[in-house]
Amino acid sequence: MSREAILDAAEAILRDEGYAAVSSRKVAAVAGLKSKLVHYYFKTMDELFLALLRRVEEQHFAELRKATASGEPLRALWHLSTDPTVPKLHKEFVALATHHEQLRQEIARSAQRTRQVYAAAAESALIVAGLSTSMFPPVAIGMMLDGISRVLSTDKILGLDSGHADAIALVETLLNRLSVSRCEETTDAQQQI
Amino acid sequence: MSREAILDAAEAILRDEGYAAVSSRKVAAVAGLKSKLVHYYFKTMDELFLALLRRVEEQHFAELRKATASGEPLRALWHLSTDPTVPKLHKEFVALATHHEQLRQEIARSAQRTRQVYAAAAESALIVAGLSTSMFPPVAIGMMLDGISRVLSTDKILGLDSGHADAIALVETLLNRLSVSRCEETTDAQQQI
DNA sequence: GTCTATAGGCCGATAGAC
DNA sequence: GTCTATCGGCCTATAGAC
Repeated sequence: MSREAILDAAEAILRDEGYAAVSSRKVAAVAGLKSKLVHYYFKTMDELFLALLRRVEEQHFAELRKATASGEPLRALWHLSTDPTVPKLHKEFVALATHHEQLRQEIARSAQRTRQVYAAAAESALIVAGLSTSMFPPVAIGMMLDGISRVLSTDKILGLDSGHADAIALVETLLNRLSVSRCEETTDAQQQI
Repeated sequence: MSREAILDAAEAILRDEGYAAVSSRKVAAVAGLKSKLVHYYFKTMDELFLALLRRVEEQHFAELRKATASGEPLRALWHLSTDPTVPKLHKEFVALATHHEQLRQEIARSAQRTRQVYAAAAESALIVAGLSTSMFPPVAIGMMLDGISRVLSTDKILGLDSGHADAIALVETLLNRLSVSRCEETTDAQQQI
C-alpha cells in the first residue's frame, strides 16, 4: 500500500538525515512515487509527521506490553531501552515537538504512559526485593534507567563508548539486587559481580 | 561587534525554533543586519554552526571549572546540569551532529571531556565516602547524573513534570550519602531524608 | 565592512487530466 | 489513486558597488 510506503520512506529519512530532510519530494522519491501522492494521503506535512509518530508509538507500546509480560519486567524494559534503533527517531520527534504543538502533546502523552509502565515495573521489583518504595521512589528508578539508556544512545550516535561497559555493569548489578535478593541477601548479590 | 551579534542571533533562533530555522536571512534579521554580512563573517552556514558550538562549549567548560573548584564538585555539577537553558541547545547540536561530520567530532570531543570531569568528581566523592570505586565505577555514577538530568530537561520541554520531585529527591539522597557519610554513617544520612 | 541584486535550487501546496 | 505542471516562497551563496 502506498500509504505505508510513504510512512516507511519518511521514517527512513527521519532516522538517517533528520527532520529537516523530510520533504514531500524526497519522501516520494524514496518510496518510488510522485510527490503529489504524498499530499493525497497527507494533506500537510504536519499530518504526515503525526501519522508517523502514531505508528511508531503503536510499535513502541506493543514492545512494552511484551516486556511487561515477561518474568522480569524491569530487566526486559532495560534491555528494550538499549535497542539502538528507537532513540534516534525519538530524538528527532522531540526536536520537532519543540516547535509543533500537536506533536508535543502526542509525544508528551506517550512519554507519560511509558513512564508509568517503567514505574510499575520498578515498584513490583522493589516490593519483591523487600526495599522501601518511599526511600527509592519507583518512578525515580524508572527515570534513572531511562536516563542512562539515553546517555548510552546519544553517545553511540556521537561515536563514543567510553564508560559504557561500566555503566551497563552498574545497572546490571542493581537489577540483580532487585531480582535476586531481599535485604538480607544483598551481600551475596554483590559478590556475584 | 557584528560577529558576536550574528552568533547571538543564531543561538537564540537555534534555542527557540530549532536548527532548521537557522537561515542566514533570519539570523541577519534578528541581529538587525543584512544577510550578506552573515556570509562575510561565515563563509558557509556550517562554519557558523561550528563557531557557535565552540562558543557554547567555552562557556560550558568555564562553568565546569567553576563547579569543580567548589567544595562539593559532584553536587555543583549536578546543579549545573539541571540548568534549563543548556540542554535545549545541546539537543539541537546533537541532532545536527547526526548528519554533519565536523560538528559530530567537535561535540564528541566535548562530551568526552565533560564525562571525564564528572567521573573525576564522582571518584573523589566516592573515595571521601569510603565507597568502593570498583563496585560503583565513577564514570557510571557520572553518566547516571547526566542521564537523569537529560530526562528532566526533555520532560520540561515536553511539558511534563510527573516524577520529577521524586527523582530529584533520590539524587539528593545519594549525593548526601556521598558527601556526609562514610560507610558507618549511612544510616544517619538516610534518616535525614 | 556594509550594502543591493540576483542566480539557482528545493520547498509545500494546488489545479486539473485520466 | 495516480499523474503532469506550476505558483509563490524561502533558502545558500555569489558578484560587484560603495
